[in-house]
Amino acid sequence: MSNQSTPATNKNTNLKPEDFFKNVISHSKEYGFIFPSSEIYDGLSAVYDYGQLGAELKKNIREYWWKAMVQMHENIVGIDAAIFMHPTTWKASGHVDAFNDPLIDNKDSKKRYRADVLIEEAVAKIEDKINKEVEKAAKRFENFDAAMFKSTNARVLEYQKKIDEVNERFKNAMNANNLEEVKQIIIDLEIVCPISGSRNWTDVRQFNLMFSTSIGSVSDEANTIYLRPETAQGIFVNYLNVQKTGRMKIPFGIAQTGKAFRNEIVARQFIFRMREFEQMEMQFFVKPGTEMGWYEYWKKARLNWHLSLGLGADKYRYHDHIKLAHYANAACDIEHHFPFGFKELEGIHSRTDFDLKQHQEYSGKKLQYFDPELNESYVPYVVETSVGLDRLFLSVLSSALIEEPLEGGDSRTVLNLPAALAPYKAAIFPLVKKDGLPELAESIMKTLKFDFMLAYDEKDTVGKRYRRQDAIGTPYCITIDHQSLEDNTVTVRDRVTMKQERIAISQLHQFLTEKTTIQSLLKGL
RNA sequence: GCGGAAGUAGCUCAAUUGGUAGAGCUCCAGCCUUCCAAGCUGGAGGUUGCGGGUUCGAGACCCGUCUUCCGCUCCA
Repeated sequence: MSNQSTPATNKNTNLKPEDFFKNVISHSKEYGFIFPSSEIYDGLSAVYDYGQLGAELKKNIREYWWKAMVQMHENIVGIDAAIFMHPTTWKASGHVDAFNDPLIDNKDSKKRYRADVLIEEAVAKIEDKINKEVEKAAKRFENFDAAMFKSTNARVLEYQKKIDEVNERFKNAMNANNLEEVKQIIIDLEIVCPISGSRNWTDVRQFNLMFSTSIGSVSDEANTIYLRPETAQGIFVNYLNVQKTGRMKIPFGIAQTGKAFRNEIVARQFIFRMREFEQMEMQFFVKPGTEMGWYEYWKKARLNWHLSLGLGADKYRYHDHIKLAHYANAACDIEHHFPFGFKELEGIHSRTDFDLKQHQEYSGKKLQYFDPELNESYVPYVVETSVGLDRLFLSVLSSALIEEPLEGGDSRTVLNLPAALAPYKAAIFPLVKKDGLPELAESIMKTLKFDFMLAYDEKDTVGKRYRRQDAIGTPYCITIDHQSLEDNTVTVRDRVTMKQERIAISQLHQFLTEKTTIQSLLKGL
């Protein structure tokens, strides 16, 4: 791939990371990749809009992912589920519980804790006391009966009573959504901050990570609906529809791209963590027991996909999860070296049959697959690949942005995007704005525009025009000069090498097809 | 949510102790035209994030608020 052929030295690497990151952000805005949302009203925290070039780049990334997943795999199909889903979906998935955390801050140490965790820890300490009593007693008596001791010893009973009381109070408080009571429990238990040692607490606040709204036509008690916090559930609830109507046989996958919404407490770092974001994920349904093999397969396949972009192998690494979520039996992230360090880009999770089993239970519908080879039915296991499109966008943009020193002490700003992802595939320049050159340039554009996004520029010197295209990542600049009028050739200037070659006008279409289409990337996989 | 820093033209930044908001680049129109940003002429674009206050007078000082970056925190 031509965009990896020249290891351009990069002045940006000498910058402090946060300064380079600021360059990325201002470059994004200056050239129309990303704007703060509703900027004329001072913006909206952690919400961004994609501008005219950003929309193209994002669309190209999505298309490359979609083709690599769906078009290149006969056993993977794509769907597009709605953002709104039945409220029970989120009870089954666990999001209603898991995304509702009561939080409390210690005013002295400035540390934030989950109130429920603080209380659980306090309860655990009381349980420790019981255990110590039991140990002490066990040493004193022969033929010691622990159960008997626990049910009779006055001190133990008192501890146990306190535990039960606290648990009961906490349960009632949470069910009643009574956050003042939760705080009171923390005060009554005399819980101190492990850092500051103080009991100077703020009020308990509830952070619900799901956005909610209401819908009119369902029953009264269930009229709150959520904006989906992940896209995966749309696949799980549809998996049998797809399997049956598409006559899919295990193993098979369902892919989807779409918006998801999370009301993050702190959403920051530009488009890395937004409240509204786009996921691209594929759920792969497999026979139970074969999931680890597929997990390894997709781990490799997905890293390979990232590497095919040619942004640098050293910018990616795996991060295996030690602590697994309750639904997973294996999980890892593919991390990317962002300007602010290695951060998660994509997750590959072996989700077992947790989700489908949950939906079976909550819906009362069987979600089993009949395996004709085994002649039996089972709930498939699921291996998930899930990548954040906005993060991918940021990884591509920040890796591609280079300040390249040139001979003579000059430098140029160049966006070394993979050609297949670049907003414009080529720019067409008449060398001068007369002598019939603009007319020829326009006729060339008319033949190429059906298949390629093209830019046209006749303003300023051609060198200046090259630099403008460098800054937005256009891989090729096609210049029409006086010789073109005589022999129907043009010069094609390469963004990376800055070298020119003469090409017949009739060859341009084939040249751009080979160099700039998604196909050129897919062939490298 | 806490702490720190910042917010002036599309971008990067000026503006002396409080005294008429400027420059470079960009952009637009035109001239010139020579294949790597550098020539000439003209032009557009700002209630100094927003709202109050102090003052004869605020970009600057005070209060509030919004947004952004950094560090905590959080992160299926």
